[in-house]
Amino acid sequence: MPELPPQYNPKDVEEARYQWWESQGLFRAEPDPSRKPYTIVIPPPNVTGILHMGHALNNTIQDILIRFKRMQGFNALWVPGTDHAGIATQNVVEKALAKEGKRRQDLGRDAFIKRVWEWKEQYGNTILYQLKRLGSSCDWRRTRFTMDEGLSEAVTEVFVRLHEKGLIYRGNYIINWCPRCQTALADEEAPREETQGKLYYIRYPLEVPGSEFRVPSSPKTRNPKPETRNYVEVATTRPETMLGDTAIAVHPKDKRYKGLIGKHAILPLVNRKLPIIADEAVDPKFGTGAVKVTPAHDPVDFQLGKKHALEFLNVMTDDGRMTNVPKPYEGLDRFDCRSKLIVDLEQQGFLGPIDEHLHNVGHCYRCHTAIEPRLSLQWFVKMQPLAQPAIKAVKDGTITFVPSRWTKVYLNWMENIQDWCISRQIWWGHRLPVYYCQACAGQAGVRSSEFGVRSKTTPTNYELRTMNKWGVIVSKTAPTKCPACGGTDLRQDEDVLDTWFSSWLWPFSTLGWPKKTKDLEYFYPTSTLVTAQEIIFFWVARMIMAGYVCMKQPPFAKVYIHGTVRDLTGKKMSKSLGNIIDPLEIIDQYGTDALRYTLVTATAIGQDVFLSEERFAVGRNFANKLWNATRFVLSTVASGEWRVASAHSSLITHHSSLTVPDRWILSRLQRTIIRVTTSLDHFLFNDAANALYDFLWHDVCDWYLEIAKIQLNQTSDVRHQTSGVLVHVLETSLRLLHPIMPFVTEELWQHVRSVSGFEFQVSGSTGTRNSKLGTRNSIMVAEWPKASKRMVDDEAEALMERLQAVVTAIRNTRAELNVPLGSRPLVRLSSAKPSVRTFFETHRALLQALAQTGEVSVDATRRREKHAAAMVVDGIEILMPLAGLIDLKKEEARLQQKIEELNRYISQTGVRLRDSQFVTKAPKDVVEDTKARLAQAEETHRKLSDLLALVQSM
RNA sequence: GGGCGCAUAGCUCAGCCGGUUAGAGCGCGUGCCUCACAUGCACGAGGUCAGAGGUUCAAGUCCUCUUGCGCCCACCA
Repeated sequence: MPELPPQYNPKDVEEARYQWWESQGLFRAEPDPSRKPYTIVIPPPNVTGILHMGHALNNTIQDILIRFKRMQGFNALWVPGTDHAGIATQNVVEKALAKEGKRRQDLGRDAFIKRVWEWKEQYGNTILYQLKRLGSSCDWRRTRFTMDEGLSEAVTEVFVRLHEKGLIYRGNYIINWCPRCQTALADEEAPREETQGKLYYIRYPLEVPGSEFRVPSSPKTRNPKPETRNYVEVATTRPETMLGDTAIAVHPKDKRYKGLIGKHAILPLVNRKLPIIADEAVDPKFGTGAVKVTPAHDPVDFQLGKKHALEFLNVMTDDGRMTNVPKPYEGLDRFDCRSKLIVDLEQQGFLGPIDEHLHNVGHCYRCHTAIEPRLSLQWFVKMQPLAQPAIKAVKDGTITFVPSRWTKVYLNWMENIQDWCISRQIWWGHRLPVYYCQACAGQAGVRSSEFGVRSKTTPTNYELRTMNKWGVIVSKTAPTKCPACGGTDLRQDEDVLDTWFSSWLWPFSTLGWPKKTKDLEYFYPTSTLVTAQEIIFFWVARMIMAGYVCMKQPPFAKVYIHGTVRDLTGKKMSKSLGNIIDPLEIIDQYGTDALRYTLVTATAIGQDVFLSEERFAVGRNFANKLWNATRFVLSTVASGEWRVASAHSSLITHHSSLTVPDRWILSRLQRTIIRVTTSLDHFLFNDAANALYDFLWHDVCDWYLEIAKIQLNQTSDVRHQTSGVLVHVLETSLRLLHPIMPFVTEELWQHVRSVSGFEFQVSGSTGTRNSKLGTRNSIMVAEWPKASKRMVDDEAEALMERLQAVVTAIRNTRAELNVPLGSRPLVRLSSAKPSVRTFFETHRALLQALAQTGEVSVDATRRREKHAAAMVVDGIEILMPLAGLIDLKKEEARLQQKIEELNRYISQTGVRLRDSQFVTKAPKDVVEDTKARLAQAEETHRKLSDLLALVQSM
């Protein structure tokens, strides 16, 4: 092995190490009944995805778990893959097409799909390569894609099964429609955003039987007296929907409108008669207490429409233009129509006041366009029956959320679950396995014919049987003729399925389902799901439901929900906000291990992660520190001079012959092993990382390495033992740190191994494992450290604490009195306790070296000696005669000068603070700040005075 | 309108079952290129643990309320 350079350069290590791991087959897992499986399926990133910090955090956590479990001897499998991400991917390809001046319709469906596949082949694996740079130890041979043949088969299978169970239906419902993407969206895909809008008051004249309606007499008066009122005023945020109004509703108990119920109003500009109905759903306190009812364009109105058998009038096209409306508005964009309507209403005296109105409007989660609630014929999954076992599983603890607070969120959603709209009017995705027989009936036929049609009939769910009668065929394979009439003119439904309809099957579809595979049998149910809170509903809940439907078993036992990555101002990191920190740039600059370490320390269990770029330097520095500690340790174990083989066991058997610092660091190591193991068991990743940082940096490097330098100059027995302890502590620590910082630990471990001649244990080293892996030479498969109770040593820890306290006290005095580095002050320790005296007598050399002192004397009682710095630590008196070591006159003068400066400052500031002008006129924080500074100055003054007295007494 | 989370050092955050003197990193001050590391070493300054009440021998930690910030869900047009 070549010598290690004085600085760790991740670039020299990472790529080569990763390739080596992969070439050694270390990421692979195969069913093996002799071992327990530990399985994670990756939350499949979108094929369009590029790695962001959220991915980095998510995958770092998964990799830590996988590496940890693998070292513990589990047969650890991490299944990777990507999601076809219907709308997102289609958008990307459409954008590329747009650059060529084409639309997808110009290509036609088949050519367009071909184009998407080409795009996928070219760019779709980008994110997977990026995951490799994170060090992810996935079994890449098993990479899956939600549009793979096998996974598509799973999708069809589950659609048909659910259909057979009567859980899939087609129906007219109000859905979220994105006029830009021109597709239906599930509720979760249309998050609401607070939007500043306007509330328009519009006056609908009352119908007077037998005569023309009257124009309102006092349109500009806000509250005309009831007796003069000849119209009903309604409020709306979307005036354009008035063209689809088919009623006006009021609360049945609302006295203001009592007389109007059952009468009619006239729709302004259109002159359609609207019945005035009464319904509890109307809130008398909002607006005017009267509401226009547009059953085809609003979810509440839709319910009213069904209940009161109103007309359903669709007045918008797929791309958000007006249709089936009077001429001046026909074909207008919905927002242009809104403007025109306002002008026209105003001119004709129908417009009341306009208020500013803050409300929540749904937006397309892909393109951010305001969604349009719209009546539409779509496919749905009945969710309530599916939810039952999924609710039970979480309630009875079969599946647990970490942190547990998400349980409530999950249950709350599941218990109020709505049916899932699964059809999407896009081209990229799994086409519905639904075929229509043209001969049987046209009713259930082509979607576009549904729109803009005035229908007197209340929409109903097309029940399964009815659908079949109408020639709707649901089939895994394309039928050649209609089972009902034998007709051969069959057309497959144009729609594709929601992206999540394939990803909800991910935990078992990736393992081979619907085929009964060995993988499925062995690795399912998976162990842990690691994901973000945003997709609890989209994905986690649905996977649980799918698990029970398809496998009769939960998909996983534990769900770890990590936080959201935010910037320092608390904003979510997103491209549009421009506050992204690119993980790949961080890797280039600081290294993968630094990225992983910092991400993990930043995330307390399930808490959001606030990041700034500087934090990654901490991780880099830690890797470098470890690198240099290893360089030092290896330099002490000169190759060939001696072998510290089987040091593990010899350290235990010879424990009593070790020095106190040896016993101390070994004891600290045991505690670290315990803490890291339990922390990882409980998803306390930051705790594990911090424990290792503290131990390695502060215990090992700051103290033990310095002590080792002294011990290595002592007898050959001590030298031998010290080397053994150093190698043991380092090698064990590397293994503990490996899941978090895989690259640097592997690199160093290889060096430690080759130089020291250690034969390290490999986990599950009972033969089968080794022959399967064909290797036993990677830290990846080294055994996870086990704590030895015999090495936990309270006595040594207490003694070392005392030694450290004394050393620190001496260093403190040296620093405060500016004792030059070369000066070696005498130290007189005194303690009444014989055991303490014995300890310091035997560790004199350590004290001298660590605190840079001269002679150390240990007495039972304090010596009478002048000119001494004195302090008491832990019952031990420490005297340091400093005469001759520092220039007393110079020091005295320096102190006196500083004290005078402080005197001036204190008196001036004191006067200033007593000045009422200052106190009343200066800003409050300035006054507070001045007070604080004064207090600080006084404190320093006291200290310097004490020092001066000390110096003067010498 | 429901639900959840967070308020601890100048900044970003730890602090698990309530238990001695509340920690870390960054930043700041002082002194050091000491033969593993200046991506470093030593020492130091800096905290009424948001506010109020309660439980307890004991509260940063548990309970209640208040204030401020953030997030999720929800059909007030």
